[in-house]
Amino acid sequence: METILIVEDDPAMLRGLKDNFEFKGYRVLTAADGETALNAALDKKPDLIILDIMLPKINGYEVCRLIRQEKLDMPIIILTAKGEESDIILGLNLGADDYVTKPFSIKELLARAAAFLRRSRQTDQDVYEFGDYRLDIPARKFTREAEEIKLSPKEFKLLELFLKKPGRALTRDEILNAVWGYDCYVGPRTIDRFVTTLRNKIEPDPHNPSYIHTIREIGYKFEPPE
Amino acid sequence: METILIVEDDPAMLRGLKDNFEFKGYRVLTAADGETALNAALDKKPDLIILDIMLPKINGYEVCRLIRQEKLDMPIIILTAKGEESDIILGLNLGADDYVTKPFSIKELLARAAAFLRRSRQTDQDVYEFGDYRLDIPARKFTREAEEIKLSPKEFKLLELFLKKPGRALTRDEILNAVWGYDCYVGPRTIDRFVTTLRNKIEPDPHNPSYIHTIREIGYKFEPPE
DNA sequence: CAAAACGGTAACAAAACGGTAACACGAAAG
DNA sequence: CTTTCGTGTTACCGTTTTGTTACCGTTTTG
Repeated sequence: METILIVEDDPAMLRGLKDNFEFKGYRVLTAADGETALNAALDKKPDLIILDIMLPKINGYEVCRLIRQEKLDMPIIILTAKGEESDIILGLNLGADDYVTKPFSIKELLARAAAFLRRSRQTDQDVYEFGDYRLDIPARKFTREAEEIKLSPKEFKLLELFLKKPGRALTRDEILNAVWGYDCYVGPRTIDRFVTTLRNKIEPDPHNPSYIHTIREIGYKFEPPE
Repeated sequence: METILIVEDDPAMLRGLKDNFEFKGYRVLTAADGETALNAALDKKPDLIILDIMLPKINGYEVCRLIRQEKLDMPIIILTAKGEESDIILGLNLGADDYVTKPFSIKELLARAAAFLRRSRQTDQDVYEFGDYRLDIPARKFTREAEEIKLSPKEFKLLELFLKKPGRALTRDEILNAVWGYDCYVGPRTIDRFVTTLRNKIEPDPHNPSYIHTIREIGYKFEPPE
């Protein structure tokens, strides 16, 4: 679960933010002053920080700067009173990623936070490896110990999806959307067929799959070795 | 010193970006609308353009298209608020090189910009060799063991592209943009024809290509020997 | 335990895709 | 002015890929 640190000294506002983010399913840490905030950031390494500028002890800019000085690079969204353009500029210069001006819509803040978290979640690699296998996306090449294994376009996309979401049970719908696209209507058994051919190409024993597991009623799951 | 043109209509964001890039040691030009941006690009020929899509007067796509129409080929990174894949594809088709969706992290934007500048800084080689072949770019001459092989202009550009991106699967769009230009609309089979003639000139067995490989549904890939 | 639901898979037909020869057109060269 | 060359399009062909179906075994459910 993703952790968010909210730094805000107005108790009512803090409470409101906390409830909203928790309702969305995030784990929320809070801090009411700069010092606490800094310690929490260094200690708990949250995935995102929402940072008010006006703070007791250490102000928001300083917190921002110090966090970056510690080489932490989680996104920071600063909350700044309306219209203070210079605040925004200063904030961005000290390493903030985005700003929201007060008064703000909670919906907007939630949306921006979600966008940052989505982005940092998907760090697409160029090359994926598991066991002896290696999928090179830019070269569009799948190999097992230097020996190329030919994959059709759909097979390639399917394997790519599995490798990008290892250990996660993917529903048939998710697979369909990712590999066949959103407006494509293929029969319900098409996925199975492609999983079978993929298994035949990568599983040591296709009848007892060790990589691509069937999750009954749901879909499939790719489980890398180790 | 490298010059960057930043096109963004939100003054606070523009200022923040400008400061960050200046801090990194770039010379920064700015524009707040499409018309100004276009003039600045044509006039000052920056090394990189960071281009917001939502702009007054002329929108970002149009700016992008017009810049390419003028045969300027500096990298363009578009900033798009909508994470819609179709928008991104539209942008890339109009000649953009990369996109960053808002909200974005400044760090990431700086990193991408640096990557593009690094790439364009390294002056391309003058001569490329593979197997017995040798492509001399300044002399516009292609030889096999001292014996010249005549290439038409388009064939030359195509081979040049392949040699510059060895081992990478190039999409038809990438090839089209690089060889035919951004605003050129030739039929979808034209590339294939030129690949065929190229193969006939360089492949020992054109029916079983060892250099220029077909990647179904994607495009082609040049694979140098060893 | 029987029936139903579900997934594995072989076989097949249709569609998609790329290779390429032939052709048309215009520009450049002779 | 004629010829040659470069370019882009089209049509035909073979291959690969894809989606569906049917049949089967296994698991779940009532």
